[in-house]
Amino acid sequence: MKQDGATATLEDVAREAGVSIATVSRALNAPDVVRQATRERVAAAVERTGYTPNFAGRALVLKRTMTVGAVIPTLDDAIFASGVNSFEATCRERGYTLLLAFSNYDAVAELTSIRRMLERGIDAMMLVGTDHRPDAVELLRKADKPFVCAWSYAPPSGLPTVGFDNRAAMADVVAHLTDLGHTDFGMVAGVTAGNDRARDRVKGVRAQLRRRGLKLSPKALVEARYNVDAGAEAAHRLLSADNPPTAIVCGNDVLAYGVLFAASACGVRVPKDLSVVGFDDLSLSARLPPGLTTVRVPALRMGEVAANHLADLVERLPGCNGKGPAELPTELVVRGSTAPPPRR
Amino acid sequence: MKQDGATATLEDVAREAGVSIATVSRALNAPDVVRQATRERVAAAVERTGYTPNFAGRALVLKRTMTVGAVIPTLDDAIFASGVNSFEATCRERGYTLLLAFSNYDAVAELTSIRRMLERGIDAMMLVGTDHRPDAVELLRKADKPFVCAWSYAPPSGLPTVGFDNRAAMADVVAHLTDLGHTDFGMVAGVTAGNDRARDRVKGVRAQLRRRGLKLSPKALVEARYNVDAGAEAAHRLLSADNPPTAIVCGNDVLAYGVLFAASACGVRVPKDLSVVGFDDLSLSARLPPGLTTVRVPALRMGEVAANHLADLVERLPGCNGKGPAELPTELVVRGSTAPPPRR
DNA sequence: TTTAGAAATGTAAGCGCTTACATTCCATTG
DNA sequence: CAATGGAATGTAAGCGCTTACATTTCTAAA
Repeated sequence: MKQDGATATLEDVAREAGVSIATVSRALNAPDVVRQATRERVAAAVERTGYTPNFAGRALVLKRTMTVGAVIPTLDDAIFASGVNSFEATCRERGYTLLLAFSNYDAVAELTSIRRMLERGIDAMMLVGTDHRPDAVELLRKADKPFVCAWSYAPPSGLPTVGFDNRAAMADVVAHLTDLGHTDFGMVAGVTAGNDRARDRVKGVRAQLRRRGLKLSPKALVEARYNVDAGAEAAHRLLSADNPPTAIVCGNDVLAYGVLFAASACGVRVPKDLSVVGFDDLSLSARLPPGLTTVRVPALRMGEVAANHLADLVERLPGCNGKGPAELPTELVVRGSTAPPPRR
Repeated sequence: MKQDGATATLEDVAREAGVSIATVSRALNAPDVVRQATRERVAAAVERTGYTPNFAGRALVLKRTMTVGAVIPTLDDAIFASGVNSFEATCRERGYTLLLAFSNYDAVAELTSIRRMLERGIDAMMLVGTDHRPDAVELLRKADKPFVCAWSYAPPSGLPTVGFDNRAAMADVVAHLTDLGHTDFGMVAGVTAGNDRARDRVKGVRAQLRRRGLKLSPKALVEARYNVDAGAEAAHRLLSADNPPTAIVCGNDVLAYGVLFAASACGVRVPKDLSVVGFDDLSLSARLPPGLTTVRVPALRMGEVAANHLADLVERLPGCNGKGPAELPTELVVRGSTAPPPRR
């Protein structure tokens, strides 16, 4: 038994078991090369001393820490929360521990956190989206640490992305609305600066409208921070225009909630007078009357895929190197908030 | 300049600057003891080599890693998300990096994560609530790592808690409702097993009712997992009883949303026929018609306080030892979902 | 100029661990 | 029973860093 505070080391266990520290190390990490009897003695000694491996010591020689880093914009957005939840779960399953930091959509803060995590010796790292400072990516590459950019699928970026095609998903949304007969569109987008996903969603809307011979007039596009109030305010702006849209496409569900509330506050009925579409399919969206039509996003699956991919890379599992970006499917979920436009 | 992969070490910098590694170390960690000229030469060498400190090496001798751990139930609950957000922000400010894991309300999973983090050499740790395996607490104590239990203020537990008084907050809720004239109460509580906060909220309701000569009948208390659907289902159960309550108190806002939706689905008008109260004051609660009366919880502040407290402890700042548990105030926010009961 | 003392720097040990290589043990086989 | 070779174990170096202590350098008073 070791005295207070001071945790037992390999040496303590070795003494206790009457073997060398090398044998203890082997008994613990490569049990098959030590004789059964010795293994048992070591196990007993570990038990008695309350030995716990010290990862700093191990990391120093192995150059592996069994930790992976993730820096995400914020947890205020529920969709990141669920992605991180499953990312951590998968990391844990594979023996890795998660180092987490938030950037608040600030690329410099992100860079700082990446640097810090690299100093801490992370084995791999997950980022969100493709908008990063070039030096951040360079840092990761120089340190030779595997990384993935989640929440986007964007091979042209040259980055290893794991996610979904935001443009295509938005194109689906617009197609759904034009099929219903809508021609006057409004969009409440997230802040696009430094956010490729928000930008891609706008692009997706624009592209699909163009395909149908329509367009988004400059005034019909409002950017809003990702919260209910901003969504509501943006909606008020759109709805008080001379030619208010009959359909409003939103950058995410939370913005759509704001639009829904604003509409009801203005006496605009959804979906009768106005169709509203969100993005993410948060759990509330199905329940919130009249049920929000939205894009379901595989956040859980994505966290899982990202974590497994990174672990494979770290462990140099065969066949994981060729595996570049991975695309995950989205799904348009049609609910009560979309309907044909009112006839005029 | 160092070759690929291999990151520069103190020795590389030392050679480059023409000094000993001890001097480099000092120039970096205790600049005031090295001569200005040397300091500059070292700085230049650091720049040229792209040196980055290796925390494993440092941790080995310092026994400090500048990382703190947190294990929380889940991120699906928005209130944890915002607490973690601010906890991380404060940790980062003070130079610490966050190691995060989820327990999914499973005390054994929590224990495993704590052990893992201890192996990784965390300097301190944040837990949620006071329900923990005794061996988890013992582990932390033996390792002599400071820790706090957030989201609860419970000195009797003997644990260092940082949070609010869940019972008192719920008593306020009930007082508000009895003042309005309610006598028939229902409660949709969170799952109480292994969750002291959920239990305390029930206790708070019971205690205050007792004070007013009322009680919660066994059937009027329904436990539900923390999600909208479970809340809605529980509400259906309560509302279809022989004597439906005129007021339903919920374990958190998400459950309250479920109750609100269920009520509207049953044609029960809120607040005319039924008063509903939540807990947490999520951002949506103010906007969701008719506006949810709820308890505002200082999640951001709590994360901040917890992080600062831990950092103080780790750095042995004077006066931080006596500072035991910290209580943070809650506030009852009255909105449109509560009103006097219908006269019968 | 000499020299004492302070300031700056260097030397070397050691934090806990893994692992290449050396040594010892043991079960076979001739 | 000795020789032999593989299996088990031990020895020791070294991962990158901090720091006590030794040494050198500088400053300034005698």
